[in-house]
Amino acid sequence: MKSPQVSISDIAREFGVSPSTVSRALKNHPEISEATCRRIQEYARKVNYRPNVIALGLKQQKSFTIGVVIPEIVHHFFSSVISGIEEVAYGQGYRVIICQSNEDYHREVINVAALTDHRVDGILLSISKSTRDHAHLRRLVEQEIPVVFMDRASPEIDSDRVLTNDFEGARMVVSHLLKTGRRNIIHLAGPQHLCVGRERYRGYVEALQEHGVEEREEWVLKCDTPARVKQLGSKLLSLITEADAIFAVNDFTAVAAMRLLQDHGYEVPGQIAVAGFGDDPIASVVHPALTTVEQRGYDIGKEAARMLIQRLSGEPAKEFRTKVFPAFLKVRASG
Amino acid sequence: MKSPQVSISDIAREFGVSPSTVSRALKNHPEISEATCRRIQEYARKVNYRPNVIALGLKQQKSFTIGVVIPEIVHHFFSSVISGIEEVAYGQGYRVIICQSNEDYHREVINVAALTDHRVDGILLSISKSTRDHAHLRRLVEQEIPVVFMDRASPEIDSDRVLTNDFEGARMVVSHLLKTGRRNIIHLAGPQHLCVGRERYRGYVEALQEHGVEEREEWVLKCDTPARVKQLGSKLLSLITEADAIFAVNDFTAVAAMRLLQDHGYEVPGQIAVAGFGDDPIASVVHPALTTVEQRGYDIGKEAARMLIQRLSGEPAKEFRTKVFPAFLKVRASG
DNA sequence: GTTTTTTCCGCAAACGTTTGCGTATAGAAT
DNA sequence: ATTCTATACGCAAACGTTTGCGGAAAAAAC
Repeated sequence: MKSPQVSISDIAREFGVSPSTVSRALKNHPEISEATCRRIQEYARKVNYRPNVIALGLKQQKSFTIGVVIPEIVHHFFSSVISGIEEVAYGQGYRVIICQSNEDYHREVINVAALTDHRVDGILLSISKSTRDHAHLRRLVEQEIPVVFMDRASPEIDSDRVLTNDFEGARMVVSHLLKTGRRNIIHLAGPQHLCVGRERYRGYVEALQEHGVEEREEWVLKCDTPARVKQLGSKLLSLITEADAIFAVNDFTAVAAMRLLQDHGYEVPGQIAVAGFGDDPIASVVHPALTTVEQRGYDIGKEAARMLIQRLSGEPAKEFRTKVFPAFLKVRASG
Repeated sequence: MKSPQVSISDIAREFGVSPSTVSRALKNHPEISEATCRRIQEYARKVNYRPNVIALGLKQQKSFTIGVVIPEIVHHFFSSVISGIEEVAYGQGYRVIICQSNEDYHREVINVAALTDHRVDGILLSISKSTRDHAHLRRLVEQEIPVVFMDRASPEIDSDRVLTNDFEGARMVVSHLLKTGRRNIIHLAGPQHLCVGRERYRGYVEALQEHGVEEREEWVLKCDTPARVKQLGSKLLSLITEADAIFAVNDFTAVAAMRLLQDHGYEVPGQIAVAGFGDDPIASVVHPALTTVEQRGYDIGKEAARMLIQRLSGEPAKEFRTKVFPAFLKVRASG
């Protein structure tokens, strides 16, 4: 009971006509008689004819595929982004193929190459933490493959980008800490070569200035993972004796820091307030619930896919656009 | 400064030879002179020639693509599965294209059709909660497209499958509750038409029997989402007056139930023990940390991809295999 | 009855690649 | 000088589809 995929030629043979006739009949081409159209379409339905997208791609020099490169699928933010991309892409007849860089530069390069090998029509990308050389991205531009950056954009490549207002988000949450009386705020910062890390740091600084609090360099630590929190454990614990709040560049780090403090007898938010960034599901579930900044991955993914597909739709190359989504302060129990 | 993709014919023109010569030269075919091979390969490297995978696919009737259909990417378990799939697939020269059903039957059908339209070589699939008709899967078998089920398998389709030992996991965790003195255990159960839900329920029953505890029908509730917990709120609260433990079919539901109880003054685990299934990141982060069963999505994804690719490698169709991964009890503070 | 128009369809090329087979050139053997 | 044998390469078909152009047959106009 097998029924392999049937091709246009198969149908043509069945009716003793040429493949071109079948091709046209299926599209109700005016030069094909109504009767023929009907007969062929009926038969095509019956045998469940489905056009071969690969052959179509070869012919039209288009794969109807968009490639996605992200650091890690397992992070809620990125899986939301993908979910958003998927939603609009499939709606427009595009499929999406996904690669992870695992925050590894080399992997990212390989992935981009694999995607271009597969002749994707465009690429949606979030650069990895370890990416400093952007030659592979420049190559994309040369090959005229449209790219839309999501969240983590390359500063040196001119392209479309969809971002969160990281600066404002960070400013808001730090401002909130300051308003509730905190003055000595440690910042667990992300890599400063990524706009995300830089912008959040800038927001932190801005909030301090607005409130007339002097920035203390030794209170900004390069620390953006739970593992790094563990590594820096004693340093953090010694710093904390003078501090009354922590603002971490992401929720995982914030939670890890909170755990560390709690394990050492500190009370959150009693003695130390803690805030994160991203509004990961864990934020609302830890104890105390984490004050953080909501970042809508789903919307970012949707918008990025929309921008890319629009550019693929052959409209005369417009200027590159940057869409910035607002960030939302989520005040919870931790600070 | 553009450099569009170069084809074999482009290279052929450059050297005044035929495309066939170039094709062979690139593969070090013995019938091509060494000198020619060298010159052509050198040039190909210089202009960064990359074979057109689409054309290759057309020719070889193979797309080197595997399709994945899962309920929801944003769930940690499924994103881990994808991560595993991705890991082995890319290593073997396959790319993966991902679809979500969002637990919707109709979406699942559409997705499967989209994947076959794109002539994927095989499909990795977890059926959605609302899927009861399996005709779309039967069609895959008819079209001779290999399928490997992951976690949620179709009982009526004979195919490869990669599962977690849900029965044993559930039995272990319920057994653990019983050993710590709980006797009146409510089960928040998943859909019984899915093997996952059924097996976990069976494990629950088995543990009760082993400990000589009688099963009470009214203590098994069809409830597998936080939303459903909220819906059933009052019913649950009335039941709980007689119970001393809850075993939920997944961690989200367990956490939601725990929250509900805590909000109503119950102490976990003092008065009521709570256990979940899956070991989602939130399990270790809630307060008290959730006792649960670890389920290794990453391994499942890797194994499923391996099984599929092996079947695609043209080895004479062996018997279908079912690989069952063990489940691991994670005892934490909640019970 | 001839010419023109219309209707309906087929041929062939193209997309990029692979591959069986045919063949020109050169050198070697006779 | 003729025949043979390698050597090194080209031709063409195929994968499934689309599309410009050409053309046979039928209908319409004269």
